[in-house]
Amino acid sequence: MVARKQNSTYTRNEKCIIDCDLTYAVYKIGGRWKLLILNKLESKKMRFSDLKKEFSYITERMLTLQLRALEQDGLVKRTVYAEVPPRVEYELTEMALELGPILKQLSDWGSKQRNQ
Amino acid sequence: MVARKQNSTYTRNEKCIIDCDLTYAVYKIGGRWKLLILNKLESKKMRFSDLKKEFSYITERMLTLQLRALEQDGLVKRTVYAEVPPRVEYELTEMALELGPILKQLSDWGSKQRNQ
DNA sequence: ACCATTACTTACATATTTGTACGTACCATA
DNA sequence: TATGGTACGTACAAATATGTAAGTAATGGT
Repeated sequence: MVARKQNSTYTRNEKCIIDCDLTYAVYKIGGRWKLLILNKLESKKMRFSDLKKEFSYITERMLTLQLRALEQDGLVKRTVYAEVPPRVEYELTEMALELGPILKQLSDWGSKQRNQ
Repeated sequence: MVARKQNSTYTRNEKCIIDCDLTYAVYKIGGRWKLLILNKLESKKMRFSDLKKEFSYITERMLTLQLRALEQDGLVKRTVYAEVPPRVEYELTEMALELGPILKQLSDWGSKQRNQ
């Protein structure tokens, strides 16, 4: 979310992660708030302010950063309306929608794991 | 992996994440090397030194930390043999095995996403 | 007595992520 | 002229995650 040190071991190791389809996938949804956002957007498109209200504990900055990252990764589509005050809508892309059923299974697994 | 500050916003926000079954699940597999380790252990149980050889870019410390976390979360079973030099074997638990098919789908999704 | 092996541990340094506080542009309305 | 709403941006601080380097215990073999 901020400039990366191109030559740290940390960053170089990232390449090992991006190499594998699985870790690549999880990497894309790995931000702290991304899954909650994706989940929420699954049922309907929402404005920035709607998301802000929904997730009162997420700061505006973080919301912006996570949405930007999701947009970059092609999981969220951002539409700006040239109005004042501004209106910006976020919705899932096809790719993100395909993720839905998988996440549902993960969620079920989580629920099951929790009750042990 | 190290002592947490119980009252940071960061730690308090974690509770919001653990509340949701989905984010809870992803949280369990969210360490940097966990998925690679789980993936590898799916086919066979392995010794610490085997894993070390397999993932030469993961430091011993990180390997230990990730394995410990996986063990804590009931995804990996650790067996110590009272020998010298020591022998320790790691294998997946039932719970982790159930995760396998889901991860396979995630991996496929990742592969598809990558080729866009 | 010395060295090698295995599976760690510990102290410390660095990198990255997340959070805090504040500022901005736009225009409509009071 | 002042204020309000929306969707950000920016500088900075704090917290956490990861990486580096070195050390440990036990014992068998030389």
